[in-house]
Amino acid sequence: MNTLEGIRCHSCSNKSLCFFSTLSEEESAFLAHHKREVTYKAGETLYKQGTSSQYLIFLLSGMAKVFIEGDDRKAFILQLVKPFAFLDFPAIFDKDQLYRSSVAVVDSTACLVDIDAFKSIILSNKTHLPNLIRYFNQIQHHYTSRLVNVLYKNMEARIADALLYLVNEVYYNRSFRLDLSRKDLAELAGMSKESTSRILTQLKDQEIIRVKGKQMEVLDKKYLEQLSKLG
Amino acid sequence: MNTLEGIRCHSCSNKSLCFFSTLSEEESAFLAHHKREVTYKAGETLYKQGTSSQYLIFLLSGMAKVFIEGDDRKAFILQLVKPFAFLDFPAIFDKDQLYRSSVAVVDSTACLVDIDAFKSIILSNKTHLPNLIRYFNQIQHHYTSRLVNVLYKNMEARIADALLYLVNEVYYNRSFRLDLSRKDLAELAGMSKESTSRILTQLKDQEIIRVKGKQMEVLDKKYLEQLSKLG
DNA sequence: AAAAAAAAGTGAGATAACTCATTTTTTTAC
DNA sequence: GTAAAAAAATGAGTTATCTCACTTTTTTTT
Repeated sequence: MNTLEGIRCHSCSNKSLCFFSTLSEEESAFLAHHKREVTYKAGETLYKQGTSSQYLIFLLSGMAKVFIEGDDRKAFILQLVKPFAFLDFPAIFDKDQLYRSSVAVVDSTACLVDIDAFKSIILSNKTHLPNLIRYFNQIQHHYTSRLVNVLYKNMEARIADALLYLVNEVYYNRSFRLDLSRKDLAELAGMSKESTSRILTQLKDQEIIRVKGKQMEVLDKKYLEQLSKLG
Repeated sequence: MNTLEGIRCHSCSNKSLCFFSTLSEEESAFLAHHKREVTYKAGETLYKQGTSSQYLIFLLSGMAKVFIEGDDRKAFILQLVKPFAFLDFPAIFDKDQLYRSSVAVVDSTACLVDIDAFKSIILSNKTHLPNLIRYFNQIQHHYTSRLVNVLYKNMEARIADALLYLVNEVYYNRSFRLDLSRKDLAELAGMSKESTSRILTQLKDQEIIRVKGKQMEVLDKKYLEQLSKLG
């Protein structure tokens, strides 16, 4: 969901910066002078809600969570970002403000792109515009489905959705080593960590999922999809 | 929140189409050939979630609600749109899909702009891009605050937020005739209509608001702001 | 203007999810 | 490899909000 189809570039895995598939030679060269590569340890903050940033962060390795912080330590995870994609955009034409926080879930590396350089490229080359607007639309759609999730679905359905999200859009596999803590998983499902535990054991007892610490496997994906719909 | 600062044009009230303040003479003339004006009665659907639309709807008079429909008649109002602003955008570079529904709250008139015409303008003139991106950022921010609202706030705070939204961003006045039904107000606050009624009478008894049918007045705005923060 | 229909308000009981306390398991540190 | 610390799981009791049934008020229709 959070990958920018067409905006990513496969050579990014080779660490040469290149985030628009439509990026020209000159643009690549231009950006090369306005980027720097940075490493983050698990738990480190990339963006902090309420501040601003002069960089766009393009993830090269690892994983980051994008979340909103409420008062008293409450948080809600909006999305998990994996390479090769941009992290949650600062409001680039509105003082570069950040309305959401981002933290590395595992050790990660990222490419920091100067916002002014980015602006000059999207303003000078219209071929990037469709991808950009498509990205904003996807995010908007994702956020509204997250809203429906917490508003109308019960705990079972919310956990089902969280698991399906991990399988379909994060690990691309029914079996995965969860990099998130149970608290993170709870914040992804929008509920308490205790309730998350309870639902997980319940699903385990029903043999819908197999859980062994961080290692997880979805045995009955159809059932989870049912849960998601009915709840 | 949902007005497009700089994208609206005061002559719109004169029914000449003009949605970018930066729109050139030629662009205006071009758009004039790709728009039509339509009237909607209260309750009529402008956009239907799950379909697509080849038009952007620019509101000229009246008011519309943008909402997500859950199953069994449940709904959640994301925003109220007033003139002169665009209604919730279809995914213009993604098959023009609609992920949210819109319905006229009162009798309204709108200008329907052909998406292809709109596209050709934003692709040919880069001066519109900042406004467009600013708009998407505002919406994103609005949606995340709506999320925080329903996730972390209690009923009092949610009603307080709804009332403050009406005062600050819809009617621009502490005293207003509410065009929404109590059910709509409930869907704006993300709770049941019964609970909405109860909180309203409670606030009335505390003399925080004055309610007489559709007519409402916020007497103690500070208190509502307190409620919003603490809840 | 009266009757009918719809919307709004109220009360009581039900329930989903949370919180707090405790135990068990896993991870980290020495 | 053992001890300490942190994370996860479990249980019991609490609570915020919803649902359903009923009453009152407002709006619409004739």
